[in-house]
Amino acid sequence: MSAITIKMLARELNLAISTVSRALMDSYEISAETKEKVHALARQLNYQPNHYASSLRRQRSKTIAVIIPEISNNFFSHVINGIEAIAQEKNYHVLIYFTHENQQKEAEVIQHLLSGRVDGILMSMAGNTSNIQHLHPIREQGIPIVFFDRICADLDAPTVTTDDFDSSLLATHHLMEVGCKKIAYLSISPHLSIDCKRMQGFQQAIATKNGNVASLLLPCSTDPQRNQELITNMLATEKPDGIFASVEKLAITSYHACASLGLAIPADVKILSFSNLETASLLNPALTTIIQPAHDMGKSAATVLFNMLEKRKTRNWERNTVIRSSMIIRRSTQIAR
Amino acid sequence: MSAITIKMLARELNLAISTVSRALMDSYEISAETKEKVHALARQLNYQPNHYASSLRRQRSKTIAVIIPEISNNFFSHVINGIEAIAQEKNYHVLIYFTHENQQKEAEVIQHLLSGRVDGILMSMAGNTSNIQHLHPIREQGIPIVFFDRICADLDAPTVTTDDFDSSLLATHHLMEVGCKKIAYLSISPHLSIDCKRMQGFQQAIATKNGNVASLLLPCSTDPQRNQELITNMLATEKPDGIFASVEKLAITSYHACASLGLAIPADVKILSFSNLETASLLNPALTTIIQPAHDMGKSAATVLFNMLEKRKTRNWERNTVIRSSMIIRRSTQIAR
DNA sequence: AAATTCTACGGAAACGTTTGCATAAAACAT
DNA sequence: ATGTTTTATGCAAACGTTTCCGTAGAATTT
Repeated sequence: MSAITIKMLARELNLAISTVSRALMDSYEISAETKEKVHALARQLNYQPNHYASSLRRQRSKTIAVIIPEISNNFFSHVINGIEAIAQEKNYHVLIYFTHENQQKEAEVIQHLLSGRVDGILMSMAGNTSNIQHLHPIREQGIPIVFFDRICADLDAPTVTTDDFDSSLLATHHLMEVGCKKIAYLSISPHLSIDCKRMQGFQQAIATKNGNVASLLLPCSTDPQRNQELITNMLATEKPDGIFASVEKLAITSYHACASLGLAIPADVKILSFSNLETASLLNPALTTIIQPAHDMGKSAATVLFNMLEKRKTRNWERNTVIRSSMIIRRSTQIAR
Repeated sequence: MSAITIKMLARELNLAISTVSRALMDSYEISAETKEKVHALARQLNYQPNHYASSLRRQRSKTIAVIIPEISNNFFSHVINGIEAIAQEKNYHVLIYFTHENQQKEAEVIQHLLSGRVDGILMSMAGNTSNIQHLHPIREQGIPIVFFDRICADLDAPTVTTDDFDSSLLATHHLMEVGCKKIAYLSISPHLSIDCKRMQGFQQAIATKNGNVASLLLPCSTDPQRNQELITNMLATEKPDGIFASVEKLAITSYHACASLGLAIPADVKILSFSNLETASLLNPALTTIIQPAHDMGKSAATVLFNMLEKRKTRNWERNTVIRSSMIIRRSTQIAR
């Protein structure tokens, strides 16, 4: 029936509540035989400590929050997996919140977490978050927070990212090597750290060809429908011969756009993308991808957070962790024969 | 700084704690002007109620748990999305747990949740869960639970599923219509409700051809590496001309296996699968899929749970909700010309 | 033998809420 | 003027833990 408590164990065993509590947490001041009796009864009655009482008393909850834009995104689901692996190991629990790329929602979630609900926060910023007023209370209350992937540069907090700039540089060079003369960069949101870094890498690569390779910048939205129109239109009017998709879903939309226009990949347009698609190699044509170490980023971010929680001074290498992505070249950027 | 409490508000305003508490929850017995003063100060100091104290006092936490096998699976990430949509609406919080298809882990999670940590549970069973001893305490303690997709038939609880049997029947008939004479069913786990239902639909369809169509049953594992070997071997020795993959990842593995053997899809082998892959239509060849209404299943399961929490008697139609899947025929099951 | 230290336990306060009950002051009825 | 209801507030107990402090009795030291 109703859950059983320490008080009930105490009454049953003719012991004080405090004694039972201490026995359960294996305190040194309780005799071996008392401990044994308490544990035996606890097991028998299937006693489970009340997490809320416990969290209230000690001022920590053994719970962390993960705040992400969305989950229907391979990158984030792999990150969560990594986070959960570490959390499980540490016996922590994970509350999950989606902002749906919405600053308002992001602010609400954070507002709620200010109450001491969680011991720490792992976060990746929403796409349309343009100012960070809502983040300041976090630092004021001293709640440990680690940003991953979409970081907040203006807030002093540890970050875990991938080498967006270098990977983009490399990828853009690759596009140029296979003959692209006019490359479009599909941007997801100018407010996002990752988008900026990737675009910078892209532009720097373009710049090395001083004028011999043209570049194009297409700002996309969060609405797939609208993106499809934007990309189709861009392909039809500007006729780029290369597309650099900053995120996975823009690559997919580009594939659809090409199909609708009858453009052949890679003959007419070459495409590559940051992506964690498991089916990249099975696409028609197989998609050249920059694979982010999503799982490792999750594990790493969680590890940094737990170090903060355990008050180990964050070592320098933990302030800004960078884990490298790797590019896998496939048919979507092959030189057409 | 440290979080601010009702007690501090009370002292500041020279009111009793109880008055402040009641003012904050808009109790009718507090005068309008007092309420106004309290709210003003609360806003000014950015007061956030302590969730743990509140949960301890009233005996509910406004939190639900979602227990799923894994997240790197399109189906489950869409379900989570649906669940979160409803939870957000109801101002509930979501704790997420992964069992990694492991009964042991599943038992541990449930064991912990018995403490009143959550008001309700949404669950999809782990692949290797063969007995359900660990589920009984849930019912004994009367914690509301709703199963979705991978249900537990032996436990009296509401379920939300898709029409696995009918969809499989339909899909298998489709395979036979396009000329398959020897069809392999790739099973993920015989302990799983969905696998059983799907296999039954498959077998029933085969049976209608009394002997004219051969069937094959390949039990797969949770290890992709091993599955690749199993499927490759099966393709090489048994030479089926059709594959019915019970879950998405087995279809992907089948594609790889065909590639490694140089088998053409759909000319040599036709393939279809239950799947929520967004890239199904972009695969080479495009994959015929039975698309589960994942998002709706999540929303529906959450809705049923909240109805239970709000003590509305579960109406009959809510005991076992079935939401239909839809098959989309693509090139992987086309008649080869 | 007296004084001190250990050992093992009990009592009670605290964590921050919510809520049943009590009660002054005000309003109304007799 | 006295009695009754209403209104707005305060007091204190609870929720189930953890932990500070106190203390019998046993063990040890002086």
